[in-house]
Amino acid sequence: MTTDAVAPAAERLVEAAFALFEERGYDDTTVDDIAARAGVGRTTFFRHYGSKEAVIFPAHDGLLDRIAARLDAAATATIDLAVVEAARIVLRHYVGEGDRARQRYRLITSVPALRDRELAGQRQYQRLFAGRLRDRWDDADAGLRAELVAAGVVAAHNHVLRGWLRGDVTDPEAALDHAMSYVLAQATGDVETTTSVVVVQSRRSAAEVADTVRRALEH
Amino acid sequence: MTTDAVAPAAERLVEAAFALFEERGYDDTTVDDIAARAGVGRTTFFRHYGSKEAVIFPAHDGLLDRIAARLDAAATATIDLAVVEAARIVLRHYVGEGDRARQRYRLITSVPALRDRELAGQRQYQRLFAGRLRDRWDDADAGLRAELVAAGVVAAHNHVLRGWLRGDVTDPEAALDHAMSYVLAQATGDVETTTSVVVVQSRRSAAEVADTVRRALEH
DNA sequence: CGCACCTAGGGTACTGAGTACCAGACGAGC
DNA sequence: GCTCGTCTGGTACTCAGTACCCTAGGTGCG
Repeated sequence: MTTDAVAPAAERLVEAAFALFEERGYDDTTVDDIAARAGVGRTTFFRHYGSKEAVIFPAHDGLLDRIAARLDAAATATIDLAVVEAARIVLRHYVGEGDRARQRYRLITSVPALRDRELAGQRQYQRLFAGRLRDRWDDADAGLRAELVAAGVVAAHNHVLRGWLRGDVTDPEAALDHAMSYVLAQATGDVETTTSVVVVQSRRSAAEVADTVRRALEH
Repeated sequence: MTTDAVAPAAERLVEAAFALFEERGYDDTTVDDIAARAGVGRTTFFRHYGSKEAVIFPAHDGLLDRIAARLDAAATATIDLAVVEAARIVLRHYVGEGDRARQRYRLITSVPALRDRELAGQRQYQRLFAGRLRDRWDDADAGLRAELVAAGVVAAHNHVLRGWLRGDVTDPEAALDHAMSYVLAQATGDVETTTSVVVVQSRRSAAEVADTVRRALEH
């Protein structure tokens, strides 16, 4: 009924919020200010975003749904890889946001309330990861291992994302692969690993055997 | 000047808060209610605790200081073990609280605002761990590895603490040792490990070689 | 002794986030 | 035309958190 000429109210509120937070600072901006600049009423703000903090964050619900679907589609044996792919979905989302993500990062690093809020959002992903991993594993320490891997995946993702946001990382997906290699090594459970020495008898010389093994390992 | 007969105001406020939160629920308890039951003014509440949430949490500052001291005292080579010991300090603190810790756990699991607050507290420990680990390490991935280990230590600690709070774990320190073994395995960097196949020539039969190797491995 | 200073508490008034409730505008469908 | 659902605006309220000023007690010092 009002001027929908430019963009829907929800988007205009986000634009207004980012602009005002950057101009005047988070604490010196009221929800009234945001609503006024967006050309809507205060009520409309709270209808779209549950709190003043929420307006600068992406809609986690959609991402969480996509990730849950990805995890459910994974085979039990590759659930750890699926979790990594889920983290990649999140990373791609942030990278796809571009400047908006960088703007949010600047705000988060300077406003404690927003930092707390971001953490609360991340916990949802971590919980989802841990839950699905625990469901697929069935050893005695499944719960513990699931939580460790979930924490690792989130930490690795954050490390890479922060690097990209700061401009230190130019290829975030490659950096994610590298970071996740540490986490996956833990996930595959090298902890209780046993090493066996296999002895076989052959007429070939040591050099011949070494060559054969090397070729076999190299395919 | 007022009735200091029983306990100092700060403690009375904590008692009042826990009691009221349990009786009426967190949302249906106002700061005025808490102050009134503690027999102090509202101003006094905010003088001691920065927010309504803060009143049920332990003073992290003291713990963080002790932990920082413990970490600074550690040798570079054993910094990862020192982080584990730091986590043990925190665990002991909570276990030492006894029922109070269980009361808090009940509140945290049911009140989102308190959950967020707890997470914000944990981040401080995780940041401290990651920072000290990063300082002591100097390889290319030091920052990443430090964050992964810090996240793992916190996750392991939380897993054990939750188990104890729920009554599933009776010996939390032993459980911590066990959980930390997973984290430390990652910290010691098994990641870039290479496996070599050693081929040697011998006149002995496969059975003899296997026996010899087995005896050597068993000392 | 008197004075300055510090600490712990109390009271009042204000801002602003978040909630509840009601009312109007619009489009779709019957 | 009428109704239903959806989006919106406005008003009034609660309550957390802040700012400011006040009082009572204890302590050190000249």
